[in-house]
Amino acid sequence: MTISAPVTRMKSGERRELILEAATEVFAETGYVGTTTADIARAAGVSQPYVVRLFGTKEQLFLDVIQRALDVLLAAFRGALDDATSDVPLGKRMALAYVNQLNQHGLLLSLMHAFVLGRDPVIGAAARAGFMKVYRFLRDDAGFDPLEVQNFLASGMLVNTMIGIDMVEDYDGDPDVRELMECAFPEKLDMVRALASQREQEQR
Amino acid sequence: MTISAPVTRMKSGERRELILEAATEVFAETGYVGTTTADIARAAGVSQPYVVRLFGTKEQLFLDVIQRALDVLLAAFRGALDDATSDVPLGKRMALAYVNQLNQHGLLLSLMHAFVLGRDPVIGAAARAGFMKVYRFLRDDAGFDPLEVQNFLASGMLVNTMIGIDMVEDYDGDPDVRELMECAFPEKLDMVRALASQREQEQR
DNA sequence: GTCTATAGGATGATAGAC
DNA sequence: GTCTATCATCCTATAGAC
Repeated sequence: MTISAPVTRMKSGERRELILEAATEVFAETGYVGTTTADIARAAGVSQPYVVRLFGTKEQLFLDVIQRALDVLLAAFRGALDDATSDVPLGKRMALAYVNQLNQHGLLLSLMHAFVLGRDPVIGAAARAGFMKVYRFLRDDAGFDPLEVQNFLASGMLVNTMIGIDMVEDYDGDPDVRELMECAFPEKLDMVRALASQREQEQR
Repeated sequence: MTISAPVTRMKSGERRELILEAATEVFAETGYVGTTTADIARAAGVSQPYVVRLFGTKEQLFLDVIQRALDVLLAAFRGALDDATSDVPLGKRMALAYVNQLNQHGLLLSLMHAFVLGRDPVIGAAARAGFMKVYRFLRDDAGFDPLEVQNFLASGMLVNTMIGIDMVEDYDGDPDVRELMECAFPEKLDMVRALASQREQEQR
């Protein structure tokens, strides 16, 4: 999925962000190890060595992708938290903020790919730190009690898994799949569907 | 983690099972792409080409590992279901059956590694089919209602994630980590801890 | 049933030009 | 800021012996 042509020069910061977005997508699709720097370069419309040049190593690039994903997610949570004008209860606002991230392509899924690599010394440490950051936010800033935090995280991980498993379409028109989707994604199913069809378009 | 020396000849079936167990462990640790057939061969105490010879391809070996993990898991669920003598309510028996799988090393984590590769045409299809098999079991055989199924699966995915993230020890003695663990794993924390220390021993 | 040797194909990273 | 060329490594799978 090419995001831009290389052609022109760009400020380093802009190009970085562009590559980070492309990398988020590709890492989400094929995982940390399964993604090559060449895949990312192609998606970003730059040369492979330039990707390495900008981020030092593939590992560092992945760490940057994860860090960015966490920043985006926590910013969304903060937004939901501060939106006190709404008459929607806090728990639902937060849940919606989470599912809204599905708009941003591989954001949650790239995190999931980090969460499954806990035994990697570097990535594992970053994954734990990131997960705990979310936990503390829910507990301290959002003021969730322990059970609320647990339920919130559990629902989130189920969403992540169903995204990871790519169960966003009615595979083979299976009614069981549809039932599970509708049960797991109450009002948010439309959003997931929109994402899926959007992805199909992008693949031409 | 060497499970056995190669040395002697063995019936093909035994050696297969031995390698499947070793592969479950190694795939859980480093994921599908991140695991080499040589890693598995070393863990099983056989030569790398022999692993390929027995299973055809690395992909097929992973599929077999996933299939075996699902069989074991569903058998455990069936056991909990049939254990009607117990005065423990069904939901709790099933939950315990799930967490008990943590004894068996990488069983749940290897599944998680499949669940994150939904975009892979072959592995993704197997992962979806496996997930749906569990879903149908909970709904049809265990008789869970939709909300129960959802909660059960969500809790399971949270457990999987915390295992994936390797948050089984008090990293840096962080009290928040301990709190999260105790909140997420009510009575089962001891089991997780036992697993962790067992792994440490195995790593010498 | 199991091994050694090795071919064939990536892939991450570096060097250096523009 | 960005590219082309290229090296060194690693990895799956095959061939073929014991």
